[in-house]
Amino acid sequence: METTQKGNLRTLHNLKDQKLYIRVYDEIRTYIEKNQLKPGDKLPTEMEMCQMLGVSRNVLREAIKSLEITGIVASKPGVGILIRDFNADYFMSSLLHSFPAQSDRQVEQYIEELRRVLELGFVDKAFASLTEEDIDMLGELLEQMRACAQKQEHSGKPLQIGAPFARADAAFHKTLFSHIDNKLMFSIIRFFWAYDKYYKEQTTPDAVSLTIEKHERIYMALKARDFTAFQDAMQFHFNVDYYKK
Amino acid sequence: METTQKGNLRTLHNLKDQKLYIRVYDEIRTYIEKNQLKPGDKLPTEMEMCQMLGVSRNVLREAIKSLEITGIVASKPGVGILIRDFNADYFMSSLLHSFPAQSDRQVEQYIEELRRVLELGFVDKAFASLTEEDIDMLGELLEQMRACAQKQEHSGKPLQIGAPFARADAAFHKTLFSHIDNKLMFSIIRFFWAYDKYYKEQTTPDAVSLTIEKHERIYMALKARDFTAFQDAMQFHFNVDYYKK
DNA sequence: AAATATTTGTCCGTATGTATC
DNA sequence: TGATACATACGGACAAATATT
Repeated sequence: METTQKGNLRTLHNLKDQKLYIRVYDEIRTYIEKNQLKPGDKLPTEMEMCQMLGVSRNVLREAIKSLEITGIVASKPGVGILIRDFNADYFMSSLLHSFPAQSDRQVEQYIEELRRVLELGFVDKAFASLTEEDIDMLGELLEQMRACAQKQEHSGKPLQIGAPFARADAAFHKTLFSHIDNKLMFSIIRFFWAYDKYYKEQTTPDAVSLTIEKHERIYMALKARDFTAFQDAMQFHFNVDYYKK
Repeated sequence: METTQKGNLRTLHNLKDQKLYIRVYDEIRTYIEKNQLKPGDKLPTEMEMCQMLGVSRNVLREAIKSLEITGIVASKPGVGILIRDFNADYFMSSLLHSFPAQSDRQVEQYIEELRRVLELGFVDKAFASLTEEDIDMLGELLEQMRACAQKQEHSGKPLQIGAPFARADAAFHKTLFSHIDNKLMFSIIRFFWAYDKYYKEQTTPDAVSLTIEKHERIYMALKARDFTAFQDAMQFHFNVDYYKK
């Protein structure tokens, strides 16, 4: 007698109320849950799942691609279909595209404002979660920013400090929140800083040195493990620009 | 001579760095954006898009299903592929399921925490943006919440105040930020409050009356156009639960 | 290092179901 | 009712990437 054990995919050719690929999508998700698959674990192969579920490879792939785009799995040729660590990238970009298109400059402002509110709102949790290694990493990133600025000064080119500086800036902020106990918050921060890279290209020398100072203050406060100073430094970082306009 | 006009799908057989169906997915999204397609509008048929993009039906369908599951389009046999009003249901449940080792309750906490930070971070902008009509709407929603609570008291059933109460609660908060000048912020708020409907099902009578009080304070402050009181009421709303644990 | 097997990627053809006119 | 247009679903075939022996 065929019993439905904990970990099986049930065939699903009844229940015609929903689209087949959606039922497959749901079925695989509950399969992941029931079997407690974790990031890095593999799903059965496409053909195996086709047989288990009694559907064509085409439909199964529609479901797999849907799982992939929602950040649940990643499929690699020659390897298989792997469970992914949580990643909200597509989730966030959908969100971004869900409102009527504005100018890019406006979207950039929206993001800057949100980043300000989020980062300031999570200062306490960030401070509590940062490890020694994190703080050392922040020091390194600060050093990278300084190096970029020097290189620029010697080269003589007035603007266009380039991607490396912006990357270090983004990495600095991502590191600040990397160990926070709210993974959703970290996803959002990561996404917002990824978006930014398209813009932070040209800056004046003054802006560069101000940016460095802002991050120096943050780093020093953390090095001293001084929460109040950290809070002030974060406020300085975001408010010095914000209230200028 | 073939010029690339504003609204066309470009063939994309170069750029082998990403999976084909992902490039199709992105291409269709920018097509929607460029042509400013709105909910209810139709995309070209599958076959037409296959020809335009130079891809097989199979790959195109993988992209379409991904667009469907991310809430961007809905395809119906005999009709075509329609642009949808943004709907985050599948994303919500994706979020829910993509935290492997963590409970639903934890995801709920993440969202509550984010909502707290965002709403408190935008109190000033919300206050500035609210119109007379908005405030009247808030009054109506508050009235609805009261009505739900009364009905519950008379019915005698101890728990399960039901969806209408939660809907009014969500609508109240969405209204607060509906005219804010940061549309991305509003999208996120709307998104997070949509998620809530999966949870806000059972509550104790005490929690209900506390919820009503919280929203009364907010409404009264706004009716009086008192910013400080509004700020206090919002703080009360979020902190009364937050610091309990 | 090289050959082979495994697994996903991409394409094609065909039949069925469903909505519209 | 019938005809048409469209998405849904199936099956088979070969290519490309990776792993294994």
